[in-house]
Amino acid sequence: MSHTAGIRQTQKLRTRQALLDAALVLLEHQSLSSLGLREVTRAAGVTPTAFYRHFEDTAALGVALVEETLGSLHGLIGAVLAETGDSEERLDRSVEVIARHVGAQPAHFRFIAREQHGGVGPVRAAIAAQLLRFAEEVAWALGQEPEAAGWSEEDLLMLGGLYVDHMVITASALLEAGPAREREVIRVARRRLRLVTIGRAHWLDEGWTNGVGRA
Amino acid sequence: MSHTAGIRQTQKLRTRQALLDAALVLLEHQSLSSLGLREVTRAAGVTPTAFYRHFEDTAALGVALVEETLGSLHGLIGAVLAETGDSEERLDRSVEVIARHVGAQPAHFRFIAREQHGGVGPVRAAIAAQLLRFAEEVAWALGQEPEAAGWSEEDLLMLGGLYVDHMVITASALLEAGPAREREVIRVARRRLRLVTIGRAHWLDEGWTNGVGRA
DNA sequence: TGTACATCAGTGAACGCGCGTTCACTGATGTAC
DNA sequence: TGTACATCAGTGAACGCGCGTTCACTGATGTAC
Repeated sequence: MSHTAGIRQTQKLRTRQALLDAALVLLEHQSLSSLGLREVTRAAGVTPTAFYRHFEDTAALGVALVEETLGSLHGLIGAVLAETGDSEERLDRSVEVIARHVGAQPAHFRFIAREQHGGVGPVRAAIAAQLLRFAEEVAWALGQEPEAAGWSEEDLLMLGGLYVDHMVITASALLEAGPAREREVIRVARRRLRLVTIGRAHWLDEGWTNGVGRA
Repeated sequence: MSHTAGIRQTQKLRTRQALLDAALVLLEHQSLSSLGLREVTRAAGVTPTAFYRHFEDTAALGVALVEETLGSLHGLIGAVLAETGDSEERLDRSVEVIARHVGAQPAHFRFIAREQHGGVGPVRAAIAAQLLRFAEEVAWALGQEPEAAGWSEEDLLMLGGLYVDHMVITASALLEAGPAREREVIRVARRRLRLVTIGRAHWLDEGWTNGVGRA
């Protein structure tokens, strides 16, 4: 009658999480399309057949991992960009937020970077959908700023996408570099963001928005 | 005595190329780490054991594919950027050059996009090395332009890397979009490049190059 | 509260299959004289 | 040019192994009365 957990459901969720955690560890050194179902269950401490109680196949597990990694992040970058302070402060802070998240859950972000263009269609689609949502959220946050006056929806989304792609590249670069070269990577990432921000400040000066392709 | 081909060597190269071609086709729908040696030899029309006459394993074949895809492209983007014309013309042309190459050998570029962050270390390293060379070449080409006066080596390389990463993202987006949405992808790619170019034009106005981190 | 039955997460055995790698081989190509 | 031997790209059989998936099952949890 009550909808509290129930021992059975609690334990089922625990096993599901064990599968996700085990998979994530294994995926640090391989990609999803070569991840074996038996490999995952072995690492999670259950029999191979138990896997099917939770996921249809490893692709479905991958989609669940995408949700786990990116699902909780929505609004986060938007919130940073909506803070007070000048452009430079806000973008420095957004790079820090990325670096902190990547540092806190490196395996999750390695997975996203790896599978964004990986060999498993449904996972690629899930990542693309999440990143598009981020781009839209960033575009909306940017649209609230006074600097965005006169910007078209399309251009705000273009800019949002640019920031999101930059975030993913930065996350991937941080993971590839390791702790030793982290500062260097962050330094270059900040400069790239600054260049984009400067471009943004002078975008309307040039009249590009009324360029080729519009009647 | 003469170092002309020789029937044996010619045939060996032919088989090697058959293996590379077969692998590339198979890699359109999977990633390298799940590519089987037997799968490749079957598609190439040779026995599994013949594979070892050409590559130690599939990772080595992957490295050879990186070389085949990117090795011949050096100097190309640099040449486009070194052409006469204003900034807008040159960057429009560079986007066209990318789109043409991606359209001409889509499987090669899908492979690069997929394995750039993929699960096979040596292949990741080979791609990173090639892309760094491109970034350096672009940086050098940009450094030749009058607009580059006052730019540090470091900032030119940062900008070169930004252009190269953008190229890879654009190539990947073109492949994901398919012919139907190609024009749309190109349109957004051009706008992103314009934003970067505008940022570049005003970079020195802001004094970023003497910012935090330098004594 | 107690009992009798239903549910269902996880088990363990079994299957057929394709994998990567080894090995001794064949026969066309290359070379020395 | 002709012969005798060396090289080596590709063959084909064989191996042990781990894979994904099926199936009937067990026993703790949940539910109806």
